[in-house]
Amino acid sequence: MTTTTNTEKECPAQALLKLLAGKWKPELFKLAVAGPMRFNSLLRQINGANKQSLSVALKELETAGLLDKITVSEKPLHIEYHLSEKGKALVPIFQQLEGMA
Amino acid sequence: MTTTTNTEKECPAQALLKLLAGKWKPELFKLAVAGPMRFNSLLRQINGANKQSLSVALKELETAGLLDKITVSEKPLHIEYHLSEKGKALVPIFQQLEGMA
DNA sequence: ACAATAAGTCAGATTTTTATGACTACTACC
DNA sequence: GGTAGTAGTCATAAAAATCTGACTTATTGT
Repeated sequence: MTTTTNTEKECPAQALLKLLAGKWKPELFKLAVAGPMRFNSLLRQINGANKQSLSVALKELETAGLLDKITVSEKPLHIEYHLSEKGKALVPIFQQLEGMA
Repeated sequence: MTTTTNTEKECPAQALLKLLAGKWKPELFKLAVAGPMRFNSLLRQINGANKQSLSVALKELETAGLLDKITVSEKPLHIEYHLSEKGKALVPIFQQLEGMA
């Protein structure tokens, strides 16, 4: 079938948009741009955020390859979330959106 | 008062992202880029869409200034939704997102 | 040993979004 | 007058996203 590509074609941007628009996501993204993040710190600094949602949001961003979850084996032994290369590639898009809003 | 890096201010991109990520929004946007749209046509061509959601989506996109709602007084007397200038400015951003997904 | 910090998970409650079906109002056609 | 098309609204229902508070596991501090 050449013409019938598919009946349920979805915008490629759809999934990405949905991922980025979720609660706390832009916030997390912005903070990630500024530097590595840690779970309990985020919980304290993001006013109104709750564990569950942050946990889910971080996991989704990680799964999407925008954040890297890194276990730092040094002294306090903790976990850091870093912006990945793919995540960095998204920065200019965010900037354009901001400039537009 | 300890380092209360209060993040009360929201990302400017947040609202715009949320607006664009809603159900049927990317779909509507894509169709709007292709040409003027009409309500009942959309209902028929967008598989699975329902009046209410389409109505709300169109209204939100219009309120955000991305679509213009135009009453065509000519013969069949109908309403058309056109991509506005602001909406057109968003096209390259969508393209970048698509290229990234 | 006991308490605190870090990074979560889990079940259930609440809120927000999206979907359904019935109904309205206006125009046009036969 | 009856039927169909266009463009919706409204109340309600179902589904999805988000929040709450209790609980967990492992590490570190006193």
